[in-house]
Amino acid sequence: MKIDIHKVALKAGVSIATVSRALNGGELVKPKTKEKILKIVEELNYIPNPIARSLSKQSTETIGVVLPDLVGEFFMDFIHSIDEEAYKNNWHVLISSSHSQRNIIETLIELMGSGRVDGVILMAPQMQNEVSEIIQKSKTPVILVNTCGEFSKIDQIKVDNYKGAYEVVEHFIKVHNYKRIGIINGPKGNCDAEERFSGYLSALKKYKIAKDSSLIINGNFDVESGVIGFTTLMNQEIRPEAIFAANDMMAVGAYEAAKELGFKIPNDVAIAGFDDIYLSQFLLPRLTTIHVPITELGIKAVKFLLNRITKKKRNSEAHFEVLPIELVIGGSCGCRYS
Amino acid sequence: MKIDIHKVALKAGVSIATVSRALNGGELVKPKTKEKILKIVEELNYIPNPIARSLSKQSTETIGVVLPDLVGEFFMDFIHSIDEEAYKNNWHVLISSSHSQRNIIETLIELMGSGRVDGVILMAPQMQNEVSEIIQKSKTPVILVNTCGEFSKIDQIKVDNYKGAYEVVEHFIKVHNYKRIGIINGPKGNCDAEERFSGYLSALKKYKIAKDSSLIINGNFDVESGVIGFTTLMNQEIRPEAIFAANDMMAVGAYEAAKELGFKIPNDVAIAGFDDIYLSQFLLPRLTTIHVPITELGIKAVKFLLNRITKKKRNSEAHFEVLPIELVIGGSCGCRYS
DNA sequence: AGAAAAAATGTAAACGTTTACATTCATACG
DNA sequence: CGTATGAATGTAAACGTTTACATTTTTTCT
Repeated sequence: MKIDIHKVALKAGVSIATVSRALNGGELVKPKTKEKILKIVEELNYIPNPIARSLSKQSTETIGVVLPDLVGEFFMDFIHSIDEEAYKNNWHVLISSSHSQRNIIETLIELMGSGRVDGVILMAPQMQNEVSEIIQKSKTPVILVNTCGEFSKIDQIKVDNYKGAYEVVEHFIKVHNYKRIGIINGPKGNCDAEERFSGYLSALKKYKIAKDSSLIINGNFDVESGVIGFTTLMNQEIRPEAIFAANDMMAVGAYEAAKELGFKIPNDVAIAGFDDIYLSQFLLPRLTTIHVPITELGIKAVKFLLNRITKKKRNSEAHFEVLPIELVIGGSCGCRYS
Repeated sequence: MKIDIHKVALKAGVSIATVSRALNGGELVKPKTKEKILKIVEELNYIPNPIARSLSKQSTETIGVVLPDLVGEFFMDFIHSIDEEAYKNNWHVLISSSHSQRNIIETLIELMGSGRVDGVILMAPQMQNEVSEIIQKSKTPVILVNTCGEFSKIDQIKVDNYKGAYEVVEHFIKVHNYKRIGIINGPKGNCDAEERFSGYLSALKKYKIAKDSSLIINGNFDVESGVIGFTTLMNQEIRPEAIFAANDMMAVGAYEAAKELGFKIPNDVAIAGFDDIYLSQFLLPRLTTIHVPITELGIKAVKFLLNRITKKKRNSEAHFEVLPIELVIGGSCGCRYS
């Protein structure tokens, strides 16, 4: 037999209102009564029905996370950290993924309008501009993660792609004195990719190295394009001394291509990546890369979202934050590493 | 202004009951009225409040997925397929992960008792027996994924670990005539690991190869233990001709160790893995491994769970299914591969 | 002790649906 | 044309909470 608040109230000899109060914050309920109620709650193993609660409070205590169609392994860590932080606040996490049946925008719209969540976390490095309008129109708060551009009305948090790329290239130049530095880019239109490319260009400029378009290759963040990018670069007349792969997956591709073609890293060519995925620490030589604070990204996304939702901060100005990254030195850049 | 069913009813000049009926199945509502209502629904952009609906129908139309603490990249695909299948049935997916704050059993219990989901998918290869009792006691249906043992009352679906391992080893023996075949095991107590080990042993036995404990190494499914396992095996007086890593991550570790120690795969030693992770297709040589139908696993888990929940099949006998795997031949076993 | 103030509790109305049952309306039949 | 029948719709009671407001109980003060 399902037990509800009435059963508890009956057994405790009080009204349901008192039971409710005893359980929530316990504002103005006599300590003794409260104690008694809590004991009975324990005894009956009563768990308030969250659905009824949601209906009454007009709040689901659930946040939605939109999953892109294709996601890297890091996304799992992202979700994990989101859920852990939500849990700490007694909130829950509903996921909604885009797939063959619906694209990411449709997913977002459905989720926001569904009434099942009070806020949404959207990681969408390939975000189109139309999305920002959609979000502005909706009353459901959204926090953007790793998106390009800055929107006055929408909370946003991201990783410092620009600085990361800049630091990698600067390291190549300042520490190793490389001049011919190639890059394997991420996909066109991808925000992370574009910012990283921009960091690459800035570093070159800063150190007065002319941009050489034969050293700039398009990739799309997967292993295969790393293979192709590396091969293309190394088949040229004048080879690069170093290659910056805009993410670690492509760097892995570069490693494989190097093996295939008989090049030694870093002696024949130096490599660096971006993301610091799990695997990169095991590559030989250990990959020099940029560590991305993915856990922090998830935690902060939840924090800001909850702030926006609960603190009646609904109209305060948008929060914008760029998380710092960290250069991780391995052996692939030419440094000694043990 | 939030619009609800009353507004729609008012504008359509009917009662809310009729609106509700027009929207759900539309049993016995005059075609003309229905049409009119639907038009107004469209016009006002009315979306029924799912919370109220849940309360009234006593069903959340949401399934819960328990995330283990540490998960491989394949878990992302698993979730994706779950969500896609759920979506096709107009259901939703709530995730709940175990982490530093609570272990997997607590997570499961909380989720089942929470009233936020109508059923739960639990992938727990390291499941303790106590879990099955907990599940039996609860009225929330649960489907176990990749767990060991067979429980008469609980739906279960898994991958054919035994056969996969058997096929790998059989391939080593029959095609390549290897006799000394080592294995790097997964963690103790892990169901996948134990079944794979068991398949390994059976194949040896079938082909009358004596079990040699110096060829059996303990690992724990991560890259590092692959490195260690490989190193240990190859540092022995008499080296193995082939090594079966119980998952691809450890196989990757083996590749790295081979590189470090100067062994060529497959000439000096053959390697095979299990899982067919994204990366394995890019390894050089391509890793010979067992493909696990992770998407199918997710889809079927949802299907059976929904069946159990909705079809009043609540007490029909438990569904038990083992999904077939597929041997993927790469170059690492000694086969030619291009 | 009695009045006023404060604290504790109770009552009942939300929250937005679904659905059993009651009622009205249309149709066909004698 | 009235009536029986079935189809279409309406009414109101769930579903299980929270919470504004009303009421009762306790405390404090003179």
